[in-house]
Amino acid sequence: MTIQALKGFKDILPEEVGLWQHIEASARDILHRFGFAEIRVPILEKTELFARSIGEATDIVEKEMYSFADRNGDSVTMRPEGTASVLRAFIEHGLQTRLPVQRLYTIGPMFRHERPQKGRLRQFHQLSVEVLGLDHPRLDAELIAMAWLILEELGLTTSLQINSLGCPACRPAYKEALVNFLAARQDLICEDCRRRTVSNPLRVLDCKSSHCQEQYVDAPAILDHLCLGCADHFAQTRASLELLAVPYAVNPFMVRGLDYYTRTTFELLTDTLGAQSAVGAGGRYDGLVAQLGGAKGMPGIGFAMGLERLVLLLGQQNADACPETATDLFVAALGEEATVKAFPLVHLLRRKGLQVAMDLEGKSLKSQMKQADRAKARFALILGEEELAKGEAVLRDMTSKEQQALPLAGEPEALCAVLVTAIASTAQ
RNA sequence: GUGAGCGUAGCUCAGCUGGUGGCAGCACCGGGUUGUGGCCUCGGAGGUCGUGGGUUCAAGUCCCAUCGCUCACCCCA
Repeated sequence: MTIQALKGFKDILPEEVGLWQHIEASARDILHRFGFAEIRVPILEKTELFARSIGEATDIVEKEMYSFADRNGDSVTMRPEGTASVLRAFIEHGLQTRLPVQRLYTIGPMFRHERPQKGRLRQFHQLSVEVLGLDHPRLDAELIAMAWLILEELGLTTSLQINSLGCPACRPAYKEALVNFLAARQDLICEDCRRRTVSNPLRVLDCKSSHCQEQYVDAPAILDHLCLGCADHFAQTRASLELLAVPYAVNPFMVRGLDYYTRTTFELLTDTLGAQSAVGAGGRYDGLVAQLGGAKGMPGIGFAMGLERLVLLLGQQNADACPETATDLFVAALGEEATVKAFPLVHLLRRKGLQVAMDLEGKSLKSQMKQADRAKARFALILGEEELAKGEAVLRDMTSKEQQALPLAGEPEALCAVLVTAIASTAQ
């Protein structure tokens, strides 16, 4: 049996890479418009970093991390998400001393040991965006609007849901009210929900069972239990979103899988990716920097987008988003003498900035023209024995099929200049 | 971790109640044009039918196991 990639690990083949680059370039462009700077952080971190940030009791930390002992015996982990690493770097390098508000993003692979399915891999890629040092609700709206714009400029249609999860001042009281509500209905709800009543009560409201959902219609909602500060923050976030004309729906039952979220949370959803509905999600995490040993009271907010899911969506919704690459010129040489002449000429043309291809092994003209066609060459330069004898080369326009003879005599620089001009003049 | 479906060429797939794996389509290579691509035409190359057992005179086909893939649950981007 030949060796295959690991389960849940995928090769991104050359024909798909264009789509990836298109998505990344489009997102980067928008991020820069909004003042974000890229940061590149390691893929491997101390296990403790994720345990402390994501939460010991989450599924990610409990059973999905690629953790192992390195050669010194320290427990290290392939990052399951980006925020923890970026915050670690932010704290380690004291970035808050350079700018009071840091706007950072990173793009790269993440690792979670889950069963793969549509839109879910063990190595997957995220765009991870963070803003540190500001808790103004206008920022929440700006960030959500930017996430929306990234999808919009890719030509993708999704829906936006927002919620507030409160803060350490108001969430515990809500949690208690919810647990009391659930405790009174244990015999009416499913086994999973009974289990989650203890382990993660907020998640119960997310249950897919319609029977359970019937029970929860009058469950206490977090939005009715927010403290004054959180309620005001949420109201201002909503008002700011409306100023930016971003269409949203409030989902009071929306829960996030990571423990660190406070106040604003949001999800960008689609219904065309099978069971995987979220293409992007995030929220505020005002206590996280302090929790990781950074400045007390340093607020933060961020989101992540799943690149595989964007690629899938773009393939469905906007298949021809990405322009095909073309070759400027294919040089077809016939015979050893012509090939020896063409070889350095091709190199020269490439040094001049043209995208040039040639066949290195002296195949038939028919075969070389076929290669030129397949490379989507705009021009072919035919250099054969007849041409050599006359001191010429034939330049063929592959679209119009018009051919003209170009003099070969003199410095190759001269021919090169002629070709560059001819090609530039027809560049579309 | 749980459940279901599926494994035949690089890809998409035929292959009936067991009876010699398909001039199959796409892609690839070459010829038809002693030097001109796309279309056409002819030819070529490409396979341990996922793997290992079992039943049978005979297994791609039936049975068991195993590995892999996919989708779903869970969870998440």
